[in-house]
Formats: sequence, structure tokens, C-alpha cells
Amino acid sequence: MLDIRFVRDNIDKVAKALKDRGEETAALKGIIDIENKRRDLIAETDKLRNRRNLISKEVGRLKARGEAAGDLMAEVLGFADRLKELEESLHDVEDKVRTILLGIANIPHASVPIGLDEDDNTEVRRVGEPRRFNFEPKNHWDIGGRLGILDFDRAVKITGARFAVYIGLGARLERALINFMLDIHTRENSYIEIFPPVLVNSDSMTGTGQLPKFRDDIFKIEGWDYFLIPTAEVPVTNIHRGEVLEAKNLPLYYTAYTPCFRAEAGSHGRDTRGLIRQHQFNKVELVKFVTPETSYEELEKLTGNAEEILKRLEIPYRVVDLCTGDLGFSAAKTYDIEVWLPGQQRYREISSCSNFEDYQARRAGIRYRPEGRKKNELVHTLNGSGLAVGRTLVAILENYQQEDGSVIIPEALRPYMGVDRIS
RNA sequence: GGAGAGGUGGCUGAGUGGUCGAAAGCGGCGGUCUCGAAAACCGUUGUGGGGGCAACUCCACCGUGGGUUCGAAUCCCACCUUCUCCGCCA
Repeated sequence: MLDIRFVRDNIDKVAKALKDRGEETAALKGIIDIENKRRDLIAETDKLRNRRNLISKEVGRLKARGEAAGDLMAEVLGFADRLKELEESLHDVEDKVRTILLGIANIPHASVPIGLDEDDNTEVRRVGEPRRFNFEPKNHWDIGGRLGILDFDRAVKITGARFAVYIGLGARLERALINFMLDIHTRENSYIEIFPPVLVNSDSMTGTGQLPKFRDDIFKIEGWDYFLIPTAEVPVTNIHRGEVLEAKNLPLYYTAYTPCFRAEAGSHGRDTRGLIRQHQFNKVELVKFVTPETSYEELEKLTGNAEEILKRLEIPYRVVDLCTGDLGFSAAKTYDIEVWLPGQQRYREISSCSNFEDYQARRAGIRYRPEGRKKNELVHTLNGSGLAVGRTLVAILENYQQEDGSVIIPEALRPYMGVDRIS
């Protein structure tokens, strides 16, 4: 959420930001009027409340002395209805302002390339050489199917489309990857491990920005104000919702493995086969709470932490700087990490690392008290996948496949697998 | 699921209708003392918002949302939540 005072004073900047994102600016129309109305209402209600408070005190004094106070009490009754009306209008207008603000996307950082869609993203770096195959590399669903470690047909029976059953060494590989990632992040990069609830309430979903705008993308539990998390970002960021953090405890680094659930509304026909786009998938997430002046430096470090996993696994990837049109709703800047998939002959997103600046912190009320200063400030929040586990498994199957259909396990993963090949 | 007791400032904890935004203690910060520190003593110390260049001033906030009243931390209703006992349960 943007600061209403910022919006009021910089309406042109906000409009340009939305335009750069390719979003409607209609929401901005009238927000200034509503905000002015809000402030007028505050002035008027406060004036009446002040009068009422003064009178009430006087009534108290008079009654203590046993004197009559009927006239004063009558005066308050004279404007009681008016005050009630004003308070209701104020309530109403405050809700309106908040609703509009909740629907306005974050302002992209100045360094974000202007562009329409993913074709305008800027490649930042490429790491690792795609392997040359002396045979036609297969898709991961073919590899996994033949090895008997992935079963999509039975998942349809159990649940439906966009689910998978992992079997035997397939299940073990998924679990090995989770442990491998968590171990690196906790032991080498001092992230604190979290295992959060995977059902969250609507306040949490609003805090990180999924609600109210992206209701269709998430699963809701019928009859409850509970939602299945689309990412661990939601419960982990909301750990500190409504809190004032100690400056000396910042930056805070958290990592969490969770299953993630996405409705994938509007992506019918895309990635219908295989593990790439599932309703349920595993992810190890990295979340940071930092002071504003360090957040961009922290974004670079966080992205590096995610990249480290692919380096250890020796899988080629590239990092792209998302353009304004591809940037997520709450993010000010995002780096995507894309792995090379020989089966598709292209790079596919495996991690998204973002700096939200104070956008989520303002929604969720996450502040800190800066050293030596009196006023509390909003923290900056960041998060990134470190990594999407299912897609990492895909990358391993496709990059490490052999002509005979077997798959070699990357060196770094062997202690977690207990075997060096799946065949 | 049933019965009961609670939710007050960073923490502990008083406050059951009228200068209560809230006693007291602890903690924090500043100072005196000290070579320095501790102790002791003195002072200070919640959040958000409106107006004002500022000094300052006003409003709101005692789990959340409603209600009663001239006036609510205090009374009423609903909800959330914590604890204890019983039941159930991986």
C-alpha cells in the first residue's frame, strides 16, 4: 500500500508508475477528492468531539458539587445525531481511501526497465553453459514417467489436473532438495528456519498483497476465513504483522519450506503437462526484514543466496531484471532466476527475488525504531524463492538425463539421496 | 464439543461510570556521583491521525466490532484469543 500523503502530493508519479506497469489509472480518479473529504470530516468530527468532551468534564464537575447540569447535557444531545452522522461518514470515507490504496500497485524502483511484458525484461547475467547432448533431450515428464518416479495420471484420479504423485526415488529427490536448500540457507547464510501454518486468514493475505485484488488466484477454505498459501511469503512476512521490531535485531532473515497452492486461474492451456505449473508445489522461501537504506544491497545478497543453490547443483541459469510490465503487484523491483531446461530448449523461472520496500510493511504494519530517532519507521521487506523445489527437480531430470533414460544425481545432492543415479 | 477464569503501555500489574492515556514496579533513555563501572539518587519514557513554520494544540486508541450514557478501560451484546478442568483426537 502506498502512503496516502505520498499519493496526494505525487499523483502524477503514481499515475506514471501505473501506466508503466500497463495498469488502469482509473482508481486514481477521485482519490484526491475523497482524501480531501476525509480530512474535512476529521476536522469537523474532532471539533464536535472536543466540544462534547469539554461539556462532559464540566457536567462531572457540576454533579460532584451537586449542581444542575441539564442545560449542558441538552447541548450535547443537540448535536449528538450530527456527530453520529459525521462519524459514520468518516468511517465510510476511510474505508474508501483504504480500498483504493489497497488496489494500487507499488511504484517500480527507478532502476527497473520500462517495458510491456516479459520480452522487455533485461538479462543481467548468464551462469553455466547449457550442456550439449549427443541425443535428443527429453521432457521431464517423459523421463520421470519412464523411470516410474512421477505419475500424473493417478494424480488426476486422486484429485484432478495439475497435481502429481512422486514415487520412490522421485519422492526422495524432492525431499533431498528441500533438505539441501534449507541446510545451505540456515547453515551458511544464517537464515532462521521457519515452519509456518499453510492456511492463513484474510488479514495475512491482505498484508502481503494477495488480497483483495488476487482473490481468484488463491484457494479458499469453504466456511472459514482461511486460505491455502500461494507462497510461504504470506505466513512468514506476517509473522511480524503489527509489530515494532528492534533496530538492533535487523536485518532479520527467515527461510521456510512449505507446500504452496495456486488456483492458476487464467492459465488454462499453459504448461498443461508436467510439473511446471501445478496447483500444489513445494518451495523453499527466503524472507527478509531490513532497514530501508540497506534493502537494495539485501536484494542482491538474497538473489545471490538463491543462485547459490543452482551453482552447487551445477545447473545453468540466467538472471533477469523484470521490466515494469512484468513486475508483480507489490514489488518495487524483482530479479527472476531462470534455469535452462533442455527438454524445452529455453530458460524457465525457478525463483523470483523481490524488494517490496515499505509497500507490504505499510499494509501489514511492520515497523522498527531507528537508533537515536524517536519516530518509528516502516521496515523494508524482501523475499525470494530459494528455490521452487518441483522446478528444480525438473531441471535436474532434464539437465542430467542420460541417453539410456537414467538420470545422474548432482554431486552436491548425493549425500541427501544415497544413490548417484536414478535408473 | 462442555464448564469456568482472563485479555490494560516494552514487561509485570493496579484501576468497576467523571481531569484515567491510565497508579506502582521492572526495563529503556538522559543526568548527578565515579578514573571507569555498579549501586544509589534525580529527571524522562506509548501509538496513530488532524491543524500549525514552530512552540503547541486537538482527536482516537486499555483484544476486535457494535450498543447504553452528557461522559466508558470500567456497564450491555457479538466475535477473536489465552489459560484451567472434562470430553474427543494424530
